[in-house]
Amino acid sequence: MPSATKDRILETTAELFRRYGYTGTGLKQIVSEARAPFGSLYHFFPGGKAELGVEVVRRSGRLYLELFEAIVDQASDIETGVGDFFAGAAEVLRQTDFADACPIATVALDVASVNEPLREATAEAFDSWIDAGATRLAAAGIAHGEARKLALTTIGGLEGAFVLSRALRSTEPVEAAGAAATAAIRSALSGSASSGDAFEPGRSDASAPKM
Amino acid sequence: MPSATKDRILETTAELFRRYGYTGTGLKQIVSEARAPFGSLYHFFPGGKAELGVEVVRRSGRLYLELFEAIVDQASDIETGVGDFFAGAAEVLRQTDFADACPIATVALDVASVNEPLREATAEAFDSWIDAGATRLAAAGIAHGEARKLALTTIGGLEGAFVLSRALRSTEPVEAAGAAATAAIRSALSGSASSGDAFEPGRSDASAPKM
DNA sequence: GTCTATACTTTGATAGAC
DNA sequence: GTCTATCAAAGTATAGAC
Repeated sequence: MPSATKDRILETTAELFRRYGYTGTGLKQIVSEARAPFGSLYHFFPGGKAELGVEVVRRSGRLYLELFEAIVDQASDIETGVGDFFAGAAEVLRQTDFADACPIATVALDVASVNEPLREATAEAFDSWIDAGATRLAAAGIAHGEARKLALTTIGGLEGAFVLSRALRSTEPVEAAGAAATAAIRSALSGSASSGDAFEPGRSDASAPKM
Repeated sequence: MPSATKDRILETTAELFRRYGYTGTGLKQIVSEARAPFGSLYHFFPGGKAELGVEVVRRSGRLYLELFEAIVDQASDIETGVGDFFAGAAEVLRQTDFADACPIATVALDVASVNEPLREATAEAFDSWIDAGATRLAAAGIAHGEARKLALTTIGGLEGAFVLSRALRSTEPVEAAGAAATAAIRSALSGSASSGDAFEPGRSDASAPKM
């Protein structure tokens, strides 16, 4: 049985990381906002802030991966799925008044050179996203090497757009990145043999691998 | 006459921001590494850390803008200039063992929701880069709206690639982003009227605007 | 296992001698 | 303008009652 207190700590820590980053988030702030006693934090995370941070990064990595897969699998094809994902990101930015970014990116950027376990956790999260994206792009008919590059630039484009959008307080960067990503995917799909479309007209969302 | 102490403080602060971000960099760490007395910091920056941070962001914004312009103006055309810029970024990452990212991005990501003057400084820096890029792309013959979108996605792609490259400890994301950016520029140039190349064969680097 | 109180360190910032 | 000493607050972490 999962502890409610532990879950609350993980969840609010993830939220705080999105806004203030790893170093900008204090443990007192976490237990206060999670309405958890201070001792519980060290009970569930004996390794202190670093261990909590690693678990939050892993959890967020898993969550956003599932969100990406859910959105893409629900869309008619990978191109519109990616477009939907970017549109959703822009909507979240608007709703949070540009406060919430990606918790993995904030951690990666201000702690990667100083805490190796945390850096590895962010690398594993990003790797899982890159693999998932590349797998789906390859399944849509794009050559493996090209599919990986496309996944890399799409995810990198989203993360960079988050940085710009937060600074500029505008969704324009995220929207431009989404348009660029879908255009690149479309171009790669038209360049490759369009076997999938021609052979199986009605199977657009049944071909995605489950994880 | 510019103060050597003040310059040393600004320079080392910029370096520390690249590695540890704004919140991760301490004032004592700054004066220690800059070999400056603690009192001098508050002498030159009465507003404390926030004022120092704003000046560092402005300074870095100016410096990288000049670097971008120098590289692009030295290249035969905008596409190879952008490619050279990304290649240089990858080289710096390799040389610093993936420790140094963009000081503007680190500040933007962990302080944008908490310190409005600093957020504005990062926005102005990014805006200056976007304008410079869009201006040059438009000068190469790309329509203004498209030129701005291209500049946005190119800069966003670079910033996001920095995040991924730092986390993964690999230059692959930066290289992929560079390839994607140059490909997008090439595509936009071939789509537009190629007036420049046809009319004036020998003026490839004299046409760039000076700032 | 839950929770409080506290220890210890570091932070940003200030005062004042030189 | 330079430098040291020191402040109050916040940081992470621990001890121990319940």
